Amino acid sequence: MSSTSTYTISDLAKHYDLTSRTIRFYESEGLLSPKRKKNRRIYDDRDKVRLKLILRGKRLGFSLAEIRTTMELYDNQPNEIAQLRYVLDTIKTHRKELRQKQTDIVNTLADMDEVARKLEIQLNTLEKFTHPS
Amino acid sequence: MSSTSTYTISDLAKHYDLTSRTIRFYESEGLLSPKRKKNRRIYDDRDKVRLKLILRGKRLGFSLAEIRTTMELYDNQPNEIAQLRYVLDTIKTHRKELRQKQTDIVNTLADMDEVARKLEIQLNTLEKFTHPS
DNA sequence: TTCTGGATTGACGCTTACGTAAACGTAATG
DNA sequence: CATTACGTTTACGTAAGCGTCAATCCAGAA
Repeated sequence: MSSTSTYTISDLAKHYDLTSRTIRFYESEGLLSPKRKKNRRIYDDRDKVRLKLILRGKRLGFSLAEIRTTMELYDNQPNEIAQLRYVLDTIKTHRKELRQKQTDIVNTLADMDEVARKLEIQLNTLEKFTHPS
Repeated sequence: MSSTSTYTISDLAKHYDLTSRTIRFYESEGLLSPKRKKNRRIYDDRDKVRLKLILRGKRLGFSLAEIRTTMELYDNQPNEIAQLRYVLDTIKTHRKELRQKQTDIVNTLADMDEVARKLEIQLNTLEKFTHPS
């Protein structure tokens, strides 16, 4: 059987280095909906995964609103042809965005390599002057 | 000779699909500093490249403050050993962040592929029912 | 020269993504 | 059982990133 762990809000906050406030805020924005046990939030592994996905989305620069609609879209596997087509089309768009980011990253890394190369040359010459053999 | 074009603010705004307000805001945040010709902003190719870099940074989810300090860092090639080391170390950190984003993207794309695969199967079966041969 | 179209500088407004403090309830621990 | 530690809601505050006037200015076309 799959070990179904549960977590308090501060458990998750520590694990992902967030504040409880942040996690509550994500809930208020409709990104999480943990169970309650007498008014206290109880998170399960599914909630934890969702939180992980939220943070991944944030690292990639997406807004909470975008992340929310995307998760909703992927959650509710629809049963109408039109809806299915729509979701598939949205995925296509998202893929394009991500590929754009990929090339952005590659280009940025290339730029950084160039700068670093120049700096290292400069550093080497300066070190030779400072520590003459 | 390198053809040194100049641009008005609305030229750049159109070219990058921004508003003039946005470009002025970037300047007020210290990200741009175009020449003036009797109070009017005149952008050259170097300004244009900077704007391009700003937008690339934004697409990758960096804040204007981060973008600004990074550009400043890479602009002023320092001449002190300590400064050189510091910049090189900062570049190292940035590289890590970018690599994190790369794996984030790869993982997201993989998740999307999985969802898309399921949706396409569902779509095919539905289409068979709707358009029976 | 008189329009008309941009451009400029404030200045206020708005949304997003939380921080922070108050006021209170509940769980855990010695 | 008292204290402390953690959780809850409510609400106001704040920084970032522009949008949107308003008032003014300046340049080129008619």
